[in-house]
Amino acid sequence: MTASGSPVRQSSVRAHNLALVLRTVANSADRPSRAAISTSTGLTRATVSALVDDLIAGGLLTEHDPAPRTGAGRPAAGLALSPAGPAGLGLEINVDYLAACVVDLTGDVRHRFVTQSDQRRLSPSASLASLGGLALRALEAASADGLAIAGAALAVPGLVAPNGIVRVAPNLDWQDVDAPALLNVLPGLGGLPITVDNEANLAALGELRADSGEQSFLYVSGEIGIGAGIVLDGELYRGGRGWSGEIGHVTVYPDGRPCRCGANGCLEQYAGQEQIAADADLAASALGIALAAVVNLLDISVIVLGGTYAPEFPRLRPGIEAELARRVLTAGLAPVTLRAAALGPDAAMRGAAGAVIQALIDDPAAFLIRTA
Amino acid sequence: MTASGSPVRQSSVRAHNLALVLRTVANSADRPSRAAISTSTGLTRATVSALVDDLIAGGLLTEHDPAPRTGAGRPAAGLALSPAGPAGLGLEINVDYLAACVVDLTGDVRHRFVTQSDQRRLSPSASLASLGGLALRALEAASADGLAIAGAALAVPGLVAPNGIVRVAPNLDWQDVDAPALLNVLPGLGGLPITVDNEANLAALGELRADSGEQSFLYVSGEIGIGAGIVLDGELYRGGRGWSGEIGHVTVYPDGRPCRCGANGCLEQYAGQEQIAADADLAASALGIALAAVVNLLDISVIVLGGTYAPEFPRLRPGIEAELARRVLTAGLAPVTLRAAALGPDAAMRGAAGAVIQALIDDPAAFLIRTA
DNA sequence: ATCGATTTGTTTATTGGTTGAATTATTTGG
DNA sequence: CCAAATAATTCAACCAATAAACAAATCGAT
Repeated sequence: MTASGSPVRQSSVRAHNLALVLRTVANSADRPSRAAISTSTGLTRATVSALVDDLIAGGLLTEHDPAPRTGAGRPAAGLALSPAGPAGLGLEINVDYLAACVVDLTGDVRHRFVTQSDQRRLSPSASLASLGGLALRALEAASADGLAIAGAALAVPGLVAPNGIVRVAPNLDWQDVDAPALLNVLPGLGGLPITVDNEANLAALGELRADSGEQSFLYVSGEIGIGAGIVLDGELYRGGRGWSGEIGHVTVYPDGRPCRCGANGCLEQYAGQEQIAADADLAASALGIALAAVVNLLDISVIVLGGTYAPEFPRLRPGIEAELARRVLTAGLAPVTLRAAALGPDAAMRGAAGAVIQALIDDPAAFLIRTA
Repeated sequence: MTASGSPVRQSSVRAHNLALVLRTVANSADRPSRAAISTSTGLTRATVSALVDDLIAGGLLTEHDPAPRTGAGRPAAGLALSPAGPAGLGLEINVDYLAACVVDLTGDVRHRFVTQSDQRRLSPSASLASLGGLALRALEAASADGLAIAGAALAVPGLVAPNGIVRVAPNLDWQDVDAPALLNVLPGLGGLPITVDNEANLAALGELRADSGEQSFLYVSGEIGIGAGIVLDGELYRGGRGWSGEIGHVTVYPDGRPCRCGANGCLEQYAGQEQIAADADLAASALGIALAAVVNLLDISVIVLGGTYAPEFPRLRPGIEAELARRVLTAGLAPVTLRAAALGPDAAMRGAAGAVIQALIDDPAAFLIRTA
């Protein structure tokens, strides 16, 4: 076994503290001053000033005149993420639609393009070519706004390896598709760094950014299949091979309905899109059983229902909660919160774009060096 | 929402690099030289030398003459964890026994005391008092060896809050027991820092340290109840409130046998100690169904069976593997490894002691400052 | 109006810690 | 016995954060 971890030098210190300052501004409800950042991070005012200078010079932060006049003393200059700073391109490919959007540093959706079209008949390269067209329109719109694009992220309904290759996407009929490579050869997408991730994972990240506060939750996405994104302590848990969250194939009834995966009684056979319509009570109960297992295993206290579950939430809620109350060991000690997703069907696409700018916020030093 | 994270100063750099060097030595099969550490960590030889000096002065490392003569050049001085360095005290309280052990920095069990006695009739303070007696004997034995004790960790079969209070331990009939406080008033245990954790969690940590290589696995402990420790990327996952791993109450048969927790069809009713003896096939199948859910959710590729499952492993294995093959979505893409625990019934106690010295290895700077 | 109090932000000398190059130490091989 | 090779140490330089002094801008009170 080789030693893990990497050495820390002074430049790492600066990188870390740059990220700390930027994150503090990003997570702030108001526009904090340098002094406020100093007290909330524990860094000296002098250090904060120096770091902020770099971030402003790099186009990540902007200085504003502060609206609120409080007491005595020199007025503070409010700092905020720059809407003119680098933006993220979010892409999504799904069974019956393609989508692209541009989200700026502040999290605003600046442009949004969606085309409805069935992808099941198309080859992966054909699907990705149409998506590339959509992406190009988004890039042009961004460029018209003077926005630089820091990178792109693509959401797919399937298992994605860490290197971005889609191992299998059953509902698209994809196998071992090198999506980043196929996208990068398209016009306009040449040098763009592109990452690929599971649709539910990115939707979970979208929820993490959209709704404040919750740092650990399970995002359950009901589409044609059922996937889940697991967020632990503010970070997406991907599993050893990136294949976590396959809640759709958790066994609910061991001798139940046969599933296309070969097993019997998978959740997907009771709480899939069609099954909800047929019998909402059964779907809720099955979901509750599977979710109780997740809570017992991971001690997660918040569950977010997304995708097609979001509009059905009022109808599903009682049945799910009943099973949770009955089957979660610690239900008596602390409740489990159940809520519908805040972002609608755009969650995955916005999560993808958000992932790009989150990467930027988590490591601004990399961006500053790249553009220096 | 307040900003998370803390600032990094130069002293943090040194703390990080001290831990990096120490960890490199700890994870090394042989006795690495300063030069070897330098190349494997990326730190300069000069820096490594300075850090190693501190670690030797603090009693954490020792220098050895190197046995193997390779080629030309000045021979390297081999570095290793010091057996005379600070040791950890591992404690365990369970339904039918108490145990204490002293493990030195190198991981060797230096002393071990176990007494069989039923704890179900005793009050928490009475149980802890007898355990304190055992601990005192262990401390005296360590002191006779000239070993300093850096801290203690206690394994209990129950839910433990982050502050060390045992919220509930059903089989001991404990509720809201402040174990660290009760132990600290006992003779000889005065100033000792004591942490408390779930038995399965600590056993999982024991396995992590004992068996090399696997960084993500599920440790399933079959005792009177069934618990699990989840190790992700080399770290124990405790969940939001520290109550993760309650696999014993994952639903296997939704309308099955009633459980003492109030639900129906919990795993514990099919794969508990008595049930294995009664019907090993049923136990294996139920375990397989629950474990398949874990693998689908967390993409874990290694499962370790401990506690009473370890001796039964050959009998359980085929039944579990059959269910895993059938119910794990990615079973065709990559296999799930199943194995028996390497440490026997001592896993939790040794894991507890190991947790103490692991904390030391993860942050030697804290220890060096304390003893400077 | 003016001065002191107050808070923000910048400047400057100092300190801690890593780096890189030169130096010393210790062995093998010709 | 000397050259080559490898290990470890010494020392000046550099980078980044800190602490303290200083400059800027406002409020409040006389």
